[in-house]
Amino acid sequence: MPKVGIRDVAKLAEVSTGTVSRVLNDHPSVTQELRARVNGIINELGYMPDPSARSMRSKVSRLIGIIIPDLTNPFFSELVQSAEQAAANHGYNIIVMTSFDHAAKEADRIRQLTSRKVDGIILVPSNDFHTLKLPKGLPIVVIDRLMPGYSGIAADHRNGVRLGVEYLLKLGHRRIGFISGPKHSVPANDRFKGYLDAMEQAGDSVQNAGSPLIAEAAFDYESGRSAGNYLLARARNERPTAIFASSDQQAIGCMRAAYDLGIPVPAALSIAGFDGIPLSSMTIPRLTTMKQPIQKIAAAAVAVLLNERPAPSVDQPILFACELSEGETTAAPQPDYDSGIVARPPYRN
Amino acid sequence: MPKVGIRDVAKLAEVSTGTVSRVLNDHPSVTQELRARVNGIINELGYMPDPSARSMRSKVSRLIGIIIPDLTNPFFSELVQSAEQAAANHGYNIIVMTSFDHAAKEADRIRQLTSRKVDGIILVPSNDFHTLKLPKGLPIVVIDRLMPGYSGIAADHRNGVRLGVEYLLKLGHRRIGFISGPKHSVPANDRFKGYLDAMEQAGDSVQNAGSPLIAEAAFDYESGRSAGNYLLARARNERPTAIFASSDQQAIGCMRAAYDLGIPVPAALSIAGFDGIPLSSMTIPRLTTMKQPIQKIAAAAVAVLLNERPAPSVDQPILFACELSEGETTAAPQPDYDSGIVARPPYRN
DNA sequence: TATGCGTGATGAACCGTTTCCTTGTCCCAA
DNA sequence: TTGGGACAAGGAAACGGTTCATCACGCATA
Repeated sequence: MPKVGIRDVAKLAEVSTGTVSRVLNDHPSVTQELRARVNGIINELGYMPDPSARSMRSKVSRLIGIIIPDLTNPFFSELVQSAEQAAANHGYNIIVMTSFDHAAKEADRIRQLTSRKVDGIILVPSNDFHTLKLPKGLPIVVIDRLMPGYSGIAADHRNGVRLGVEYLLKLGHRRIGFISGPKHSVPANDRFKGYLDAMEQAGDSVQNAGSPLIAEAAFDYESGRSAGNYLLARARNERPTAIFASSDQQAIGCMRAAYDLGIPVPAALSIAGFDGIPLSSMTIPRLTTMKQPIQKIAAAAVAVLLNERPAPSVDQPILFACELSEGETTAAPQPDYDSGIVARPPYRN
Repeated sequence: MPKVGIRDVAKLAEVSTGTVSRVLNDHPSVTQELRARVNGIINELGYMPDPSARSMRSKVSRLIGIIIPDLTNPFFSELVQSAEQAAANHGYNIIVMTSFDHAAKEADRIRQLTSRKVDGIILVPSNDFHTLKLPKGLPIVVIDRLMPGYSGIAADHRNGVRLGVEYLLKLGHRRIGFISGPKHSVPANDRFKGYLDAMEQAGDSVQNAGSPLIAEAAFDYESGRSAGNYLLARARNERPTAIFASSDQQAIGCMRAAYDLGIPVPAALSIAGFDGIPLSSMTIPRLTTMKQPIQKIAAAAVAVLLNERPAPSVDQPILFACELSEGETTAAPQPDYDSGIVARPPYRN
């Protein structure tokens, strides 16, 4: 059973291969009837054009590369899944690669994708400081961790955190602690700025509520836990009544720290996170968090690469708003929570 | 700056394109010195062969397709990441696709990958009952959810669960409940058999320990929770003292159910899961679980597709042993836990 | 009637490799 | 000395599409 090629189709349809090709590519200059006939034959034969041959001549591979630091991070795996979806809707496929937050590996991945002749690259850059070296003509869009000098798409971290902190303020909190991300990370800084925005705007009552309650930490669970320990290990009247963490994993680590210290959540401490990973709705109690619009980001990235949407200019990234997901870890501060007993939080919904 | 092609290399090295090609493909019939010279030129020019052209002629794409039901499932995302690693080590790249546990989508993905001329497919079949329709000549290896009739690779679920349940038995438990997976799922059945194996082998003392404590559920968190509620909603002397869940997510849901019922873990109830997802080590307390050897599975799958390892025969899959990861959710049963008070579990490590 | 033009289709060139067939060389055995 | 075999390298065909230059045709215009 020899492979069926474009020539077979052409022969059966009694047209030239060129015509079949134009049918395949929706080229306008082919009459409706002819198009129908050719398509009929194509289905009948079950013909599928060979992508290698196509791309060799046309320089279009219908392949998009995506490079992320770590696929086991739920944020990124959801990102990849969304991108795959969006790409599939356009007849494109996705090649995934992980950089493990290693600049050298990342550069290597980019090289591989380049030689694969992908039509574009979606990149979540590694946290190592570095610049991207890539051949011009290869569209690249930087996601989530924006880099100065490259057109990017991300959630509006700054505004998102601001909204989250404002939510805590609205609940009545004044001493609001903040667990920031690693200093050198761009989104970490943006989130921190969002915290400052909210706190500064809230004015005197807050500014005087105590010395800055800020802890720097990596984005992971364990770091969040020790940051939480740090913030909470002080006298009750100096201790924050709420903590906003820069990631859900940090927030969950912080919850653990609170439990270990016997501080009930949310009775004596409100905790909110950032990201909206699936895990955040599985904790006990459910975490309040700012959800990132992952699907929107992924879809926009694909749209940009496919020229369905203008690429964002280098100095003005596309930002999508975050959305507050109210869980059970936040509540109004209880001024009378001073009974001295270390009560356990109720484990009900 | 025109693209550098094989001809440019050939010209500069003063050899024929054929020779360059043979250098590229490690063909033996080219002298050391010539090989060195050509490689020199290749590096100098930064030449990278065009994969489309290569694959068109040679029928080898150095691409592997992987189809999984859902990338946000941490088990699968780790699987994909491991596969990507293994493939990268061999100069191969991975195209990911998600089937959303939908047989029709899955078939479509397979068709896409086929037309992409991937060199092989790694498939976690959807749970819909179905048979695979695929062109012969395309190597496919079924992972995790084995299907009769296809050569597969998986963890030894049955034995793994048996070991896990034996661990609970060894701790002294007799009334051991089991949350099974969906009935129609092959691995779910294997796991259930493992439970039966252990219980039957344990003999009289266990068989008489009460009526079967078995709940069927989907693999997810919410299902585990309601299954847990079902198993635990009975008089204390009929209630299981330990529960083995078929997935970590179920186990975590079950933990939630126990908390809601005021049953301390592990003081009054031991819980163990299956899979070893990262989340399992983040729960409070940390979950005891049977860890699946995901990397081994992924690496073996890639090795099979690349002919570095013989494909498993259709009726004898390759199985890898699971490994017990002792967490804090399991302990010896406390016969004196009958104080009547509903104590909260200590939240310490 | 002759000319020009737009349209739909043709056929061949072309994309950048791999691979097959051929040729030239060298060495060894007859 | 020469025929033959092994081996290295060259040259061109082949892979399966896309695209470009071209052409035939019908119709409006001069």
